[in-house]
Amino acid sequence: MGRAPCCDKNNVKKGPWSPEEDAKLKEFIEKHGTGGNWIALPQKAGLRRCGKSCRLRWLNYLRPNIKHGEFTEHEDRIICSMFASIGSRWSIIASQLPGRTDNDIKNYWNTKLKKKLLGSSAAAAAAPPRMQRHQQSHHRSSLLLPNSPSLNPGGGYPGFFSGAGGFHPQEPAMPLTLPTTTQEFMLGTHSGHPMVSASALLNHLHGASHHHQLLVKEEISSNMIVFGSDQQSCSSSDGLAAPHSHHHNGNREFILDGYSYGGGYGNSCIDQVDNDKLFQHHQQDDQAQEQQQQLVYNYDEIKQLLMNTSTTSNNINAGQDHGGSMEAGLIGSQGKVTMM
DNA sequence: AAGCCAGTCAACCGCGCTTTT
DNA sequence: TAAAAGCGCGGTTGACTGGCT
Repeated sequence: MGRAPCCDKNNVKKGPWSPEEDAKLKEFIEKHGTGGNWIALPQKAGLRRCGKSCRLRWLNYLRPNIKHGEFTEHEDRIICSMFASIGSRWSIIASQLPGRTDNDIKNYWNTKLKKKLLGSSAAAAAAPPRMQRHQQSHHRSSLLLPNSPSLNPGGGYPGFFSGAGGFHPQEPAMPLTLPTTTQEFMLGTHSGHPMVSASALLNHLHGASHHHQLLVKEEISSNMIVFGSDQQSCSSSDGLAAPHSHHHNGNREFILDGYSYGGGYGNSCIDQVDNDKLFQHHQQDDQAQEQQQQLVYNYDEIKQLLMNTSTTSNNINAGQDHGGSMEAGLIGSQGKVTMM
């Protein structure tokens, strides 16, 4: 079945935004909000623009607290390590970089960071793991497990996911059901399975709600980046959530290269109730928390990943078809996971 | 000065998912 | 329950810019 266009293509302006249009949009949203309806917004605001275009302009450029300009070294590292963990899930990555948008990060990665990592000579050969459209649907809704053949096809990313935990490659592919609570999921207390991994958690949280950002606890020693799970905040991709969020986020621990990412960021936008619940859960189960599996990423190995990517992207696709794949798919948002 | 080229980034497109009717 | 509407995402495109010849 075809899909109706979101707006009358003939009656909307395309291309770069003028300062006047920016001002109109900004003023309207600051006065009235989006009204929960981007499609109707341009008409109300007196703009001859597609609703999607307005949304994008607001999220990527006009909304408060947007950070433009150079990425810092530790932002680089966050991007790299998360890319290694979850691939090109830019919105999730953006959620860890306050003030940065997914579009920004995507552009930065494609134009600079990739080359920075690889060196100009190797850059041309490098490409992030990519899938064709029909495969993306699997990718997006999947729990990409660190030791999954999908990410490590035939040892394609050797030693990359060298965490002590996560799914063990030898484990048989089997259906598993997500625990009913995030806590159970995080702590791996459900069904006796090991902690599903940071990337799985990312998928779970992101899939469950865009307002529930991944929980990240990082411990850094030299170049090692450790993803665990601890905390939650909100996606910076959510243009409306960020400016209005001032919740205390003291539970957050996010340390990278000596920089501590505490509750200082203004866009931590966890619902306070959820946050309290979460904190309570942590208190209740410190012991289980200690058992959290962690993934260890070697920064240098990210380069290796990129070097291998161009030769493994085909294998990534192929790997999904193999029996025994450790890739788990998150089915809808019902919390049920089956191994694909 | 003019043309070419590569890099950058804002914006568009189309798809899947979720929500509403 | 199905269809429609809307949202959000990642991939891609194209305009712009600066450097080089």
